[in-house]
Amino acid sequence: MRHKDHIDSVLFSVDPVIFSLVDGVLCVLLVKRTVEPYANQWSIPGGRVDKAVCKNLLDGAIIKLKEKTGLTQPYLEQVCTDGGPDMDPRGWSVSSVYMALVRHEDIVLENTNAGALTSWISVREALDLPLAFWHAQFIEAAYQRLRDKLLYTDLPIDLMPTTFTLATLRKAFEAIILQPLHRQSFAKRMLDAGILIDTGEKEIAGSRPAAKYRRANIPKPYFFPRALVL
Amino acid sequence: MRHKDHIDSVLFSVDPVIFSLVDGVLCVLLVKRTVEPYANQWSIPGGRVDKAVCKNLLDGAIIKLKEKTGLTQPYLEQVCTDGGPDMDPRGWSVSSVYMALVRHEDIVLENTNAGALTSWISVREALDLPLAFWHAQFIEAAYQRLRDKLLYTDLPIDLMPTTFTLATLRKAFEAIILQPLHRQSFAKRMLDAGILIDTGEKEIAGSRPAAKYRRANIPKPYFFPRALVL
DNA sequence: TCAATAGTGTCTCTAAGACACTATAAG
DNA sequence: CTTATAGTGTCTTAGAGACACTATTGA
Repeated sequence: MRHKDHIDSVLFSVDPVIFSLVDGVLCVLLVKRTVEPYANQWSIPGGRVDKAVCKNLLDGAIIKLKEKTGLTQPYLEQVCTDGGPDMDPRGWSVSSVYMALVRHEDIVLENTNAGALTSWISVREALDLPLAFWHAQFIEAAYQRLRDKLLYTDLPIDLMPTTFTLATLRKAFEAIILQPLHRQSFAKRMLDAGILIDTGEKEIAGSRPAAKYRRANIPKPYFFPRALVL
Repeated sequence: MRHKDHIDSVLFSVDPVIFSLVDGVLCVLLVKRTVEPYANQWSIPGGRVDKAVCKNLLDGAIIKLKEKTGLTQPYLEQVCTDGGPDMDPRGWSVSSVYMALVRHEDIVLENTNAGALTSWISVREALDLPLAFWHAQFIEAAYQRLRDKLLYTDLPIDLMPTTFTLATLRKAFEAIILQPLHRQSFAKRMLDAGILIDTGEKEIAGSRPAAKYRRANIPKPYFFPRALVL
């Protein structure tokens, strides 16, 4: 019996757009599909939720992320939900899109589901690829959300190791908005906000050593009183 | 055949939380359910989308709103999506929550679906009622979204008639955040932003006549450069 | 020494917040 | 006149943006 025989039900999936910085470039984790529909095309590593296990959608997204990356505590936020008769040839479908911020160094891609080719692909390239389902618009929506929140939150800290310098943090911001930020103003904004704690460690990189910070133990994300003006 | 026999499909609905100001109080439109489950309990006027008609979820929300209120161009924004095995006794369900801002004067409640009792209920009261499904948390989420965006956008203008005074606009803001705003600062914020156009009309209310404004023809919503600090 | 990057001090600017004051109506 | 509400002018403040300057390392 096909799904469309059910007047009230739809095919449902959860699609986490997983962002990370790879060599200073903002990337998303994509999987090459092995089965129809869209076999051999890149897609967001999402899919059906295990209805026996999930009590709500956040559960589903957390479990999905654990399956695909092994991570248990990443930053995770719902971005949007969309669907319709044309999203999946198998029938009327709905998908909830989440955005996750992770460190790719914490992930061993071999842990992922059997044999599927999983790869970090820059957002720029990803949006040029032919992607499965409505995944291109989902990645665009998640990227847009990330860029927007960048202007008034400290979200990119979730792409950093536990300790980091102001320079690397700034480069993370710049990798997302794709434009340079004023070095001193950026540092003042971060330090004045009181969200960073100086660990006392220094990072030596061929010139004056830079202080290494960790994020203060405050709720995520931190909201700055004013947005950056670009 | 029951829905749960379908391993991949879920029951899906769209639930628009419809806000309006009634006598200066922020209210939501609720419907008393006539059928099980949750018969005789108040609920958001949502439900299943017509899969034959909707090409995507926004379509579904627009159609739903048209059915229930007759309105075709209200402010409409997706708030969140949630679901699980316990949301609806009929099976694993997912619901997408939208927020709509309307003028209750533009709606004739008799237009609504046959015989169902439809009523404007203040947000405060609504959240105290026993509501169907997860509608209490959905209304809370939509209200939270509205309060948040109030601080840095001009969203409440969508609750106003086409022309309005600064005093009535300020009262709309105050009805949402439930605290007074500084009269002169509020006026300066609005006028400096250049989003209001003086129509030349005056509203006489027993003292000095107040100028009546309409919203400039700019994209909705307008984002103020800084948030209100409460 | 110099080059490179880190960090500090200070100025400007914008817009929010607060307050004093004037303006225009009804009674 | 008084009272009530509308509207204007000005000061303060916080924080972003920009720039000059000093500090600390390696080569």
